[in-house]
Amino acid sequence: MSVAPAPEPTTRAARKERTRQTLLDTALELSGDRSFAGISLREVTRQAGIVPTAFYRHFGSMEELGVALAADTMRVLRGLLRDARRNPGPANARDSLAVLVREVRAHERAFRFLARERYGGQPTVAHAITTELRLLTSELAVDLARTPGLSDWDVDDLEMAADLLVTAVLEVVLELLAVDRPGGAAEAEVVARGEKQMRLIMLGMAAWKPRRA
Amino acid sequence: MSVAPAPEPTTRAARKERTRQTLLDTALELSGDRSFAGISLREVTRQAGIVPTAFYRHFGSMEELGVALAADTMRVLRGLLRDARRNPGPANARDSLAVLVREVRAHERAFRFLARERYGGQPTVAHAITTELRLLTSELAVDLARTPGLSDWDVDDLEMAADLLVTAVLEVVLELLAVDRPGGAAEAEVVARGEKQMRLIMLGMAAWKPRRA
DNA sequence: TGTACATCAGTGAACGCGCGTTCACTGATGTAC
DNA sequence: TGTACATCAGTGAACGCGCGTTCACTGATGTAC
Repeated sequence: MSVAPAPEPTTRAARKERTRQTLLDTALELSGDRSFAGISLREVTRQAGIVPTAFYRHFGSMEELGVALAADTMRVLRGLLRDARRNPGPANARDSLAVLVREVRAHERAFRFLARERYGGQPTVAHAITTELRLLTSELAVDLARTPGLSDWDVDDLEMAADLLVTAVLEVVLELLAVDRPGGAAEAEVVARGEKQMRLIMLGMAAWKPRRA
Repeated sequence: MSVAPAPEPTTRAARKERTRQTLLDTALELSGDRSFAGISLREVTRQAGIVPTAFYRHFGSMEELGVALAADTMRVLRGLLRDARRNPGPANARDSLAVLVREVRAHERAFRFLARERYGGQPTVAHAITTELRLLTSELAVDLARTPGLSDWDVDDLEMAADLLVTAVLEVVLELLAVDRPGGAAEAEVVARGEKQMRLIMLGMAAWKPRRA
């Protein structure tokens, strides 16, 4: 009974913002099966329920919408990382991967967009994503520096290890997106392999000699 | 004087094959700045110097050409791996990465195509690439099984380690492609980091306990 | 070797379609007095 | 509060363009005799 009916925004500005969000959501949804470059302006507006010409009230071009979408989805990713850092962190590979799977499933469209456009997208979009990922790696390196066993590592080695971890985790994410049936056997296999890879990297880090001989 | 002038093929079949190759080459070249989905049939034929309708003498659709291109570029990749396997193998991370850099530079367009279409491409193309990569990982796992220290690993663990190695190497390749000036400082940095990552993974493998406790 | 016919890679005109973008417009919302 | 005017998100017709695909064709190459 008390399921709130979509509250109709009252002011003109609020309605405009709602339409803008609808355009972004629609574009993200349509990116599910194709690359962003394969989506037409008319298609987005059709799906969003406005006339093609009204598009220009919100974005100057599809490319502009693409950049906005990259920024939006990266904000999601950064939010996840911030949460992971705030909480004590499971420290256990199995638990952190379980968290990862949940987050990937909750933001599947966003992750899919990032995977697609990271290499295949328009240069501006791809560049935005690459820059954000580099930042993410640096932040992980800072976290690693605080870890007890790694206090005497130099900065380059910390970056190197962080980069490898991010690469490996990203690969797991991409494989999760390729799994047909979430929660099925294929997913469990991907997670199990990812878990082992994390452990293998940790073992390597434990054996690493921080300073050259 | 003796620079061989392009030898005009004599038979009809040979000329047809040459045109087919021109279409593939042209499509690969045009994929340099855009995703494959962004290339039109008319554009390819225009650049290749034939009339649009003649395209259908060689491929049923652009998608069919895309799949053929994926197979072609993967053949290149498999060739590299086969060579690497035939030769004794440097066993040394630094030397194998030097080889990798040389090969990536020699087949830059092919690697770029694979990177773009692996996630961003038409499902058929992306699927072909994924399948080939999985095959490549399996072959590496077989090679690893023959390595002295790893003889008592079980199959799953070998696959897991091979997968991690392939992922890490692929990441280095992608970063090499993103480097603006080949041979410059940025490239050296990417290679140095990749080299360390290889060593880290090897250390992890050396410390790995093949059978559960 | 010469001739008559078959094959088929490439041609060129034509089509209908969805595209991005322009333009003048409408009518509800917002603002000034 | 009421009125007169300004703003502006969204409308709808129209445009020129490149697209994929069809079709009947041409003329060099290939083949059978």
